[in-house]
Amino acid sequence: MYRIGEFSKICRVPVSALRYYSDLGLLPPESIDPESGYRYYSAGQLPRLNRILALKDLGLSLEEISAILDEDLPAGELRGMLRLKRAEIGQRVSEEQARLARVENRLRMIESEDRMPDQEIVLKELEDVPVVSIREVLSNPQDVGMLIADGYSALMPAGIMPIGACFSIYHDPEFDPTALDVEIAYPVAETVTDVPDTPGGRSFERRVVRGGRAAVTIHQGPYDMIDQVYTRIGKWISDHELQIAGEPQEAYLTAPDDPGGPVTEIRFPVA
Amino acid sequence: MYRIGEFSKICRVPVSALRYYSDLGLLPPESIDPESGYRYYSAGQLPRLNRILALKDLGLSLEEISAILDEDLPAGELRGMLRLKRAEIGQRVSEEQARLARVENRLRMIESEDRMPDQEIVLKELEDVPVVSIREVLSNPQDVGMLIADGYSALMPAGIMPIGACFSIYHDPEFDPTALDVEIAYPVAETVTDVPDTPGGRSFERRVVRGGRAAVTIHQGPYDMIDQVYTRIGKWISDHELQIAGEPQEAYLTAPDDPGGPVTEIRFPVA
DNA sequence: CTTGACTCTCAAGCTGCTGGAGACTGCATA
DNA sequence: TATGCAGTCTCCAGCAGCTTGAGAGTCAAG
Repeated sequence: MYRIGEFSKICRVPVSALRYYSDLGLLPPESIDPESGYRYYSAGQLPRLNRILALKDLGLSLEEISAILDEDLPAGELRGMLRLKRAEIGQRVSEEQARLARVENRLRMIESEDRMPDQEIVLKELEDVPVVSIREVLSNPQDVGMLIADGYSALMPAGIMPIGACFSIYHDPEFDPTALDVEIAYPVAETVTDVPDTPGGRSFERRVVRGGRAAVTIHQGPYDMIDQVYTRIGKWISDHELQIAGEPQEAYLTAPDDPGGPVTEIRFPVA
Repeated sequence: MYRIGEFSKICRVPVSALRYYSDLGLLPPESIDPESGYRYYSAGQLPRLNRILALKDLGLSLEEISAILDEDLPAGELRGMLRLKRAEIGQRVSEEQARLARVENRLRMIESEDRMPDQEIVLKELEDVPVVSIREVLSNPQDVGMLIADGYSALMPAGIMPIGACFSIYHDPEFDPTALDVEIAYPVAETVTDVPDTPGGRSFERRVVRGGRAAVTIHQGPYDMIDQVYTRIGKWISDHELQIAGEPQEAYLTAPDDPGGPVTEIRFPVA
């Protein structure tokens, strides 16, 4: 019979861990002196301990290990557990590989530019958004602002309050400033159905903008620099081995008179 | 100015996380109503939040991110940090890949045998062990027990108390039962220097057995089945794409009269 | 009998949140 | 004006697998 310290040396498992396993009932000592409370272990417990370590190495939790060792699980259930683990670990591997790629990317950027970028691009999961929207082909990109205002001035008097920032969707595969096919979308409650026409005579469509994975970034400042953002985001997407999977959106997050200047979120659905 | 819930919707970060970042000082709200305690955020804070998310995606801790964002770290230090991260993640990737391989291995084993093995083999890190040892070529493997006893009966009267279980080292590249080159090692304190000869006239050597990574397993039961353990451990090592990197050791963990029967630990240095 | 190494039992800490309890606040409706 | 009710606030606990530390008791040797 060994005291916990000697046993710890033999099995090369820290004393604190042995005590923890003992508390969990995962590896109870062979005997405990009722007077001193000293734990006594025997060499015969080493196989069990090794089984614990091996299963832990497979990524199983101590609780799962407990179940396996003490409840004498049927082989089928064990197989199921391991298959689950396999999937889980496979997932983690690819996540970590992606993370590694991101870090290396960032390192290259730092080496070449000697600093971090000002705007960051991040992957986010977008939800489906019920909206009312107007779509039009504009001959002048500057008219987008007017179109937005038009929409608001039709919705407000009709008692329809957008429940989130309005955003535009650019339907052109290529950006064409002389014929800009743009849709302005106002998020609304699902209950909204009847929508008036705009003062300009345009009619709203009621639809749901589908969500999903998107590369997202924030542009802060004057609007005319925004094409640089598109360039950067395009590069980012190809760098990360993703593909554009939908039309880009721009969400206008500030009121027109915001003292901090305009803030725009650019979203690129990807897959 | 947005309340926390609206801001949370915009940036798609849970309210609880925003509150946490606020408490850490990582993303303090633009203002806090002193009466109600309500946090108010502005769209201008989104770039900072995105930076936080992007850095978190690289695997940096919130504390590190804090330092990067607020202390305006020089690019050099940043590079260092990222290189460290890269190494760390690379390590994790290969660990997880190894784990995946282990799980798949185990799954194959279960499919073919329909149960878990009785003895587990685990990788452990051995420490350097100062020992006194005797080495001899035996014509009969059975004589190992005698050799061990011989050693003890020379050490004890000399006042030298081994501080751990004695173990044997098998120096044969191939197991040859008619000429077994075996060394019996008794772990001793570093202060021990002078060692007597054995009753049989053999002389001890004072040396340090080098540690390192080893595949380790426990054999419980009669000694004559031990060759199976060697077979299994050899297969395990090649299965795990490791290589034998030293002579195998056997540690005798029970006293000869232990009621639980003998327990032996078999160790194979690997790399 | 003392010393020093070991052991015991609690409790807290790590990381990045999440979830819940109990109390307020703010806006909209009856 | 009262009343909801959704949103917000501040704690506090929990996760997983230990590790660390405090304060107290135990064991073997000198």
